[in-house]
Amino acid sequence: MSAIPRYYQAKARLLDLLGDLPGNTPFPPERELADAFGMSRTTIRKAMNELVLEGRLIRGTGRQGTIVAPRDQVHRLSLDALVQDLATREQAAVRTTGDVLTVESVLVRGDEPVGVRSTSLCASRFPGFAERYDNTPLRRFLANTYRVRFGDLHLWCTTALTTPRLARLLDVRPATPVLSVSWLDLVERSRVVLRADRVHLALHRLQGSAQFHAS
Amino acid sequence: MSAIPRYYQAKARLLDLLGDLPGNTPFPPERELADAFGMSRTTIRKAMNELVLEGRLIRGTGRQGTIVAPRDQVHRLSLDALVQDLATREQAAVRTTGDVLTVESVLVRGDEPVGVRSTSLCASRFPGFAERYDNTPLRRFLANTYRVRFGDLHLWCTTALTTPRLARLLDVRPATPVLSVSWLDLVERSRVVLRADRVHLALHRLQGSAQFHAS
DNA sequence: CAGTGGTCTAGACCACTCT
DNA sequence: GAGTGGTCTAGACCACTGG
Repeated sequence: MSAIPRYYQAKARLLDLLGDLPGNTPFPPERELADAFGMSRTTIRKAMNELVLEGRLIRGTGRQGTIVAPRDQVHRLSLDALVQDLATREQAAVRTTGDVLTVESVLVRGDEPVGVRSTSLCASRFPGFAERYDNTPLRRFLANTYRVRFGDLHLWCTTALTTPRLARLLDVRPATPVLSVSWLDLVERSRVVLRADRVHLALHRLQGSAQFHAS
Repeated sequence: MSAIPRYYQAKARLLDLLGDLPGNTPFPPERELADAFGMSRTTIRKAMNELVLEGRLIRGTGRQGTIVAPRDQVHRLSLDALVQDLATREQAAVRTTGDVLTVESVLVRGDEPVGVRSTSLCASRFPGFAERYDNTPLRRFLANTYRVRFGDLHLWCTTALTTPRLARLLDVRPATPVLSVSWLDLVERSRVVLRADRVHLALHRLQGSAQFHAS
C-alpha cells in the first residue's frame, strides 16, 4: 500500500488534537476517538501507541485513562555521571551466579525510575562484596575497597527494547524502546538502560578537537 | 492482566524456533505459525513485530516472506567519524528555506543505508553553498572554504521513532526505533539518525579519567 | 457499577513478488 | 496465480480504577 495508511492519518489528527494541550490533561478515550474518526479502535490504538512511544501520551489503567504527557520532562544526564555512578539511585541488588557478581541499581529522578544499571564483576576478585558494599558510587567503592585499576574504557551506545523485567523496573510497557549504554574495562562490564522519554545522554566536547578517539 | 500475554508466549516460542538458525534462512509464514500455535495471526504478528524491531527477523514484501536476520551485522561507528563526517555517504541534498540551509546526507555501509545526517546552517553566512559544496566532509569543507570556527560542541544522544520520510531513506518501517545523535555549536545544528540494528555508536575513553565533561 | 486500556479473534482486502 | 506481509474491521472478554 503506497497510499498513506489510515492509522497514520489518525496519528496526524491526534497530534493536531494534542496541539499545545498542557501536561496531564485527560485525553479522549480510544472508543470515543474511533467513533469520531470513523475508524476501528484497533487503528486508533496503533496511532496512539506511537504517540505513547514518542512520549507524547501517558496511559493509565482503569478509570485513569490516557493523559497528555507533560513536556520538558527530559533531563540531560552526562555520560560521566553515568559511568561514575553519580546519579541518584535506590538500593542496589547484588547477586552471584558462578563467578559472576552482578550489581543492579535503579537510577531515579525525583520519584520516577529513569534507568537501570547492571554491572558484572568477577566474584572471586571481590571477596565479601555483598556484605561490604555500602551503596556508595560503585567505581569509587571498588577503587577504595579493593584497590582496583580500571584500565581503558570501551563505551558504546545503542537502542534496545525493554524486556518484561526491565519494563517493570522502569515502569513502562514491555518492548518500549530505550537507550542502552554499555562499557567494558579490565574490571567491570556494565550496561545502563535509560528511559529516553525521561533522560537524554549528554556528551560535552570542547572546540571540535579530537577528544574522542576513533575506535 | 497480570498473567503472561499469549503474544509473549508466542515470542518466546519464536525465539526458541529462531535458535541458532543461520542468517537469511526463510522463516515460516505468519498464517502457518498462527495455525501451528493455535493463535490468531494478529497475535503472532505482535510477537513477530518485536523480533523485527529487535533485529532478529527481516520482513520482505510479496513472495519474499520473512527471513532470519544475519547476526554480527552491527558495526561500531565512532562518534568522531560521525561528527567529522568521515563515514561513507551518498550525494548530499541541499535545500534552503528562509535563512536556513539544510544539508542532508545518507550514511551508507556497503550498499545499505545505516543513517541520515541532517545539518542546519545559517544561509547568509555561507553564500553560494549549494553551488560550491563538493560533497567532501562537511566540517572540513566549511572550515576550508568559509574559514569558520565551530566553537564548543554540545552533544547529546537519545532514541526516536522514524517518521515515514526517514523510514523511506533508511529502508525500514515507519516508527522503527532509531538512535538519534545531535550536536550544536556556533555554526551548525546537526542530527544523525542511526539504524541501531546496523550500527552502534562507539565512544572510546582512556583510563577512567574525566575526559568527558559533565554538563 | 460503569468506563477505561490491554489483549485476542476471525475474517477481509490490498500490494507486492516469485514461479 | 498463489502466497506473502501490511492494513483494517467489528466484536469480544479481561483487569483495573474511579465515583
